[in-house]
Amino acid sequence: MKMTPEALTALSKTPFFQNLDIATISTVLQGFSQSRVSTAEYLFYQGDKADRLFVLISGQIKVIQNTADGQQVVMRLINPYEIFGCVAALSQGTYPGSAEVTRDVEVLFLSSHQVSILMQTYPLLAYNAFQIMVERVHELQDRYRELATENVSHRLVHTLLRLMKQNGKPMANGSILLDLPLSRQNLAEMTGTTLYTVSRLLQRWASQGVIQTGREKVILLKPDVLVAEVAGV
Amino acid sequence: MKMTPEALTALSKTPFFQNLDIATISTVLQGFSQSRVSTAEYLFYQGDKADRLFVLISGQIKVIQNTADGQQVVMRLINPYEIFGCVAALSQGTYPGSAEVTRDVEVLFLSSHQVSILMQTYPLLAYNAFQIMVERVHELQDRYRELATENVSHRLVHTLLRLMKQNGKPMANGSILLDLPLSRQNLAEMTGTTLYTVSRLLQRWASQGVIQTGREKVILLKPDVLVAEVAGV
DNA sequence: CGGGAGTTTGAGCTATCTCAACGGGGGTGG
DNA sequence: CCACCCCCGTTGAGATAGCTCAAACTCCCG
Repeated sequence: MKMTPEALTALSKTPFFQNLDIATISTVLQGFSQSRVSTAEYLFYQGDKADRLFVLISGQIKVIQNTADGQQVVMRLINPYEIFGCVAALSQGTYPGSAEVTRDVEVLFLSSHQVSILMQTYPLLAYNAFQIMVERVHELQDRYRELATENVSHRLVHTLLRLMKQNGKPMANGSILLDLPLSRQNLAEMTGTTLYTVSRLLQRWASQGVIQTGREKVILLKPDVLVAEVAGV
Repeated sequence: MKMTPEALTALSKTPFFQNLDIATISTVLQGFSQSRVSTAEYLFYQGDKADRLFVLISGQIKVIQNTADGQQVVMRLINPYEIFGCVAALSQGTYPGSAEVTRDVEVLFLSSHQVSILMQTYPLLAYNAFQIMVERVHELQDRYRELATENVSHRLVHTLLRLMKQNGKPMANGSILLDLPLSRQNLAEMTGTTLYTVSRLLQRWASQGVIQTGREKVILLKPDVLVAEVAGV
């Protein structure tokens, strides 16, 4: 896999490759293969044998889990330069979720066997991977605590704020566009509620001028009002 | 820190030290300090500056998170030979939860700075830590999905089954004792419900002869009935 | 200019929480 | 050793947040 110098520089700033020098990254990347996948396709399905670790170069991916009875939960959204597939790839089982492409994607990937070899050759890589997982645990614990103790409107606020941090795109007038195709259904799956309740809550905030909604679109006009809402009364 | 040969052998089989040879483990452990803490005390509190990684040698620990409004969530129970404190220790922040000793404890600990050095000296250590965190992410995702999609009774079953796997003690007559001091309140915090609902559910199963309850005690008489209950109808 | 996917809104329902009161067992201090 | 007290558990009754189902509405796209 040949990368442009710009891409290498970008990668060297990502959590997975941080503190490695460009030459090493370049060497490491030799083993990777590249692939392009279009919107609405899947990179892998829940239950597939997990034998690859991916690095997203461009585009956007949504990882969802299906329950036995057909419900869905959105586990995470993946932005460029994040690694994914590692949870499964290293536990040598199957992917715990499906990876749906929500925006045309370029990915690099490597067999999990190669990954394990790489990590033992370049300790920093293993250390970085460890830290990435620590971060994930942190975030999951937060989401878990929210789900266990907070009501729906608070949880929805947290979901919106998290999306703002990860995918927020500031606009001219100071408001923030959540830059991804987000249906009410998706928000419901990320918050642990139903699309109806999401719709009602968004509608309420919209009528208060706190947000602006549209088809698969949310714009935060006054994020601070939302923050205040969850930060006690 | 000097360890007995038996303890070393035991440690060499734990996820954190696996595939390291005894001599290396012994060297690694030189840097650790040891400490004993009694039941009902705390090893650290939520919000403390997180600067240590711990290895539990004996006893039992419960990690809880307090929410802003005083509610509690039980994040995990720690059994001998598990490592903990790593989520915080590596993100150089504060502990995200408090560690309550539920049974007299012996622990080893090391400053997070030392940990980071060790991991870069012994790549396997970083790799093992990575895998441990992968496991944790896996478990948290499961718990998260449960909380988001399942009703209370299903969730309580899952909690009980998880406890069975982690702390189950088979008894003479084939039933399984959950070997830890577990109040209804604790179970509620682990399941995301209230102690009243837990009590009612346990009572129902007890009257059906599926379990046997007592003060801070649960014995699973017919675990398979519980399994069947959640595995669709 | 359909058609379908996404959204809104209403009305009724129910699983679960809340609050309150009582019961029991075991550990502790006298 | 005994009694008391406190913590844990049980149970009932009422309240409610949020779910379910149904129906209409609105874009966007081909």
